[in-house]
Amino acid sequence: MNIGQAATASGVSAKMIRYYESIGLIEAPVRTEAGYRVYAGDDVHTLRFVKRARNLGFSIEETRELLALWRDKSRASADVKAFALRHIGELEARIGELQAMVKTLGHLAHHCHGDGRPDCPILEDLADAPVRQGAVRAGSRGRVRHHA
Amino acid sequence: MNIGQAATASGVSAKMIRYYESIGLIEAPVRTEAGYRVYAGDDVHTLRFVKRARNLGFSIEETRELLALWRDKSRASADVKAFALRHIGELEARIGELQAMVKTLGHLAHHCHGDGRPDCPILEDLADAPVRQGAVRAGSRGRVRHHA
DNA sequence: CTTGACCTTCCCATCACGGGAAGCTTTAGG
DNA sequence: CCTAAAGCTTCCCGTGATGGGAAGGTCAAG
Repeated sequence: MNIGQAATASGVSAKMIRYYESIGLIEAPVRTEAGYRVYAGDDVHTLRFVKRARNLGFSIEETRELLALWRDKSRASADVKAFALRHIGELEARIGELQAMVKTLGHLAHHCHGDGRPDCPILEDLADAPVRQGAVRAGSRGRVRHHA
Repeated sequence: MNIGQAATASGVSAKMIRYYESIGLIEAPVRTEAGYRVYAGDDVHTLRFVKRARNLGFSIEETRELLALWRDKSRASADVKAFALRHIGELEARIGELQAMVKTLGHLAHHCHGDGRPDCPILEDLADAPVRQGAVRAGSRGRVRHHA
């Protein structure tokens, strides 16, 4: 199985498979004499695992830990659960930040006439509101993309 | 007013002020003979506007548009409102994606014993669940960071 | 006159990819 | 058998919005 087939079978692009190999997330497969990567069913299985972890918002590093837990047949399920719950907490924190933005912006939009006149509390607020001190804009970890 | 004072007064780091200038988001200020940037009160005002727009999850490019709307005294408030509502829609879409992750992961975690035994439906599902086709992982636009 | 705080530009790293070039290999068709 | 296309290889660049830091100039206080 060449990289193209593995990509189709796993849903991970060939580009990403090579990338995951380069950062040591997945193992380097055997090669043909010509240098082509050759994948087995197990490799596709691993790639699907990675893809699903990414879809759940786990970063590459977190996915690496999940893979280690997966391969460690003797780990306690409590460890995995704690990991998952911590991640849920992070996701919820980001949701909270986004909801705060929606709330503020919704508030402003609500007070905007939305007609042909130029007065607009949205821009006025952006221009004049006090600078909030510890304003939070969340990290990139576990972030989410379109067109997966 | 040097860049350091402008940074303190606006809450935008000196590094970012130079960056915003380099991409044409803000205008290049006058310089002293020695090459130091000199800012006026209006510049700080603009920087605060930018910071607040960013805090509300607007990307740099969206912030550029907001600045143009702000400076255009004759624009209709309806234009601004539509812009804000569209952005709210995008934020809500991202919230929805994150909530879907939380839901799935919460489901899995709920079914995990979380004890000393190794069986764990979380990892089992990651390993065996079917590959979802159009899985969505959201874009980087308007993303949010920690430690603002 | 020195020290240290501030400023300047420039380059590098992040994170998780995608695009594309240049060049080799394999496969299918005539 | 030869050719064209598809597929593979590596390598480099760009993304968005920052932070870090080096190397060097400037300014104000002691």
